[in-house]
Amino acid sequence: MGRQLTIKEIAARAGVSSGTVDRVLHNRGKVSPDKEEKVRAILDEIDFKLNIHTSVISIKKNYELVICTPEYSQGEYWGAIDSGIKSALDEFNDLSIVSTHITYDQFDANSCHKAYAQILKQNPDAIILGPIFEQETRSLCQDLDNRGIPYAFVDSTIEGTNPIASLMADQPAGGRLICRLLESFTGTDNEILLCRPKQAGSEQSYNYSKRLNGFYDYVKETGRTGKVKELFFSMDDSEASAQAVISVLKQNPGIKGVAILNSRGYFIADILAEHGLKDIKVASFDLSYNNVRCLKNGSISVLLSQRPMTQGFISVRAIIEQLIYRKKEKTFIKMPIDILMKDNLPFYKDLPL
Amino acid sequence: MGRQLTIKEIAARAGVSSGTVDRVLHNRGKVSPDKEEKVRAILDEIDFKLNIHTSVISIKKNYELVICTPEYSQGEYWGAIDSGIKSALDEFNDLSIVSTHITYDQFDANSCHKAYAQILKQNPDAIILGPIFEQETRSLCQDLDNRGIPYAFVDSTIEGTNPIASLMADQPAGGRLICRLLESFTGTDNEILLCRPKQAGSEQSYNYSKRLNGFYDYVKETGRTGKVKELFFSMDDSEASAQAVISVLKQNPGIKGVAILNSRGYFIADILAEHGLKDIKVASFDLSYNNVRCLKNGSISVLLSQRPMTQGFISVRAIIEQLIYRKKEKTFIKMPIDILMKDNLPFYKDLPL
DNA sequence: ACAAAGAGTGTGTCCGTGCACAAATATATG
DNA sequence: CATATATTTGTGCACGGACACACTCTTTGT
Repeated sequence: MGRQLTIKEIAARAGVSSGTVDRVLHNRGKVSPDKEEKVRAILDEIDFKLNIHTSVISIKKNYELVICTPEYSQGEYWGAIDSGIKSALDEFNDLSIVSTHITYDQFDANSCHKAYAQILKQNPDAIILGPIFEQETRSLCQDLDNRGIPYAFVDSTIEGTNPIASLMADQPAGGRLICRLLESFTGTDNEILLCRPKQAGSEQSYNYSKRLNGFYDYVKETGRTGKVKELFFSMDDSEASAQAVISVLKQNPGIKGVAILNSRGYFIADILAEHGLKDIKVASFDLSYNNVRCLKNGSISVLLSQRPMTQGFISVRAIIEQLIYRKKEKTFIKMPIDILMKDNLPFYKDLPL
Repeated sequence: MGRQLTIKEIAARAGVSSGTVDRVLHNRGKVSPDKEEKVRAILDEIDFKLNIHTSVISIKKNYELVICTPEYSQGEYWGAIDSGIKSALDEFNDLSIVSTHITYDQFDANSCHKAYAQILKQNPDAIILGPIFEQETRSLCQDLDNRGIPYAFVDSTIEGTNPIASLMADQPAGGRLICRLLESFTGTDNEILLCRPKQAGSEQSYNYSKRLNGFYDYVKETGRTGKVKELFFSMDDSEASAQAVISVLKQNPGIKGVAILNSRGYFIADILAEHGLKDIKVASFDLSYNNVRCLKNGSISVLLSQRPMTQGFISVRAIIEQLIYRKKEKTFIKMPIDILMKDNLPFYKDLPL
């Protein structure tokens, strides 16, 4: 290993003062080309890294961080992301980062538009985005790029943008996996029912459609003999949905498994439980409060989770590394997709670390 | 939030000097009872935490850390734990911690004894233990307790010791889970074959026996109709083992699933693959190189993993928190048991964070 | 009674970086 | 050429905690 050179030592080697090295390091300008080159040469040669700890204690600036995600209730997906963010901010609390949380309605593009306008007005030092609307987000990112404000994505990423970090699960893989699981549970010959939510936003969501692709890719590739039947349901009218589900199942006794490719599995599971259909396996996404309840009582067999808390945590860390430690590498991580069943559920606190 | 108070501010409030606060914080003694109480009162009131960064800068001591685990080859369980440890040490490299790795033969109590003697001789500041032998470890821990040297367990914990941290998976839950998975895959009526290794150490290992308990607990509780058949195999004689496995399966065509409760699933999976028994589901533990190969080629259906890398990482962090930041809380974490299938495998880098 | 030892307390320096400000040098202007 | 104005460069203090050391006040031993 060997100790790192300090800024002063580098300054000595380059025949300049520590202030000049500092200016080069932080691109503050006001350095003559020849001296800058000398310093850069040494920096490259020794692969200099700032001492994180000393940097932190001497930084005077207050950083403003804006987090912008869809609205959420307690115990839901976005809430978990948020608590990961909070926990990271807590860990880095010596840094005097002020964070603001702006939320928007994930079913209303206009509310997203407003939220983004608010961000631009606030002009923060960095932003964590949970994006739903492609157009709006792309446009926002354009502005941010122009202003040189770094931003990170959680949950999903919008193409044609330049985030400094992106934390998301591979959604097609999730779709494939849920199909593989249900098939494993029910046998390759039996039918699977795919319950698709009618609600406006969910179906158009980028994540949902990717999962759907993955699901059907798996079906195609494996050439499974059992068919996949689709049923659209609306959460607004539980009565009608319940009737629809039950009638499909009665008419198709070959259906042994049900997939719900978003976090609404509990809605279907409750219907099945109410009608005593215990042998039908239900698989869905996310450890929301209701889904967990159903997994515990057995009405859901398996849940897939994409480590929302870890996503939040890492996004903050990436921002800080970029902002404070001037790290250049970007953080693009495909989160693991965790498979949750009754027995391993209790241990998934989704540790931020 | 609001900023943390500094030591000097606390000193001012308590009407003492910063030195006195420092002595209280680090239990260095030489503080009169009345002043100590005053300081402690304030500390409790404001939930004081040391500023990590400043601490790191000003600490002069060199810490010696010993890691003691069973020997391992590349790409195996203990290797993953070790790389988690390395990655944590890397992250805290400003702390000048010198680490030594001592290994022992997990099938030879005497080699473990020697390793432990070596530890005591080296008299380090902290130890991370991957324990296999109960007696030896308990005795070591006794000595360490007497000397006041903190130690942390990874992989499993020995009863009757006082570690400052313990990172392990809930083994019974793992046993239950593997049984539930196989049952889900093969149906509750079909038989399951439990392949048990004959090798001396494995069977006695604490983890193994706990998994076995969990496995049979699940069988009992669910009252599954399909039987569980046991077969002992030896890795030393592949020919004989292969013959034994195949003959059992021929004689019991009702067997649709095979469980191996340690990391040797690939051994059985390879035998099945060689004999074209593709429809039998194999489930095992750990993301060792060979198991991953089998999961990819389909000869293993599912693997359970206990985040070895994370275990290693957190153990170091816990030690550092104890040693440097004088944190008092102990870190007892039951690691999540990850379920790995072909589709989610690629994303399990087992990020240390 | 006086020295020595010990307990309790405060002071000051160091760590490496950030940043404001002073100093030095270069360039422009009349 | 002198002076004003940029531009570049150097200097010094602050950040917050660790720890060595010095200082004061008691206690103990002779």
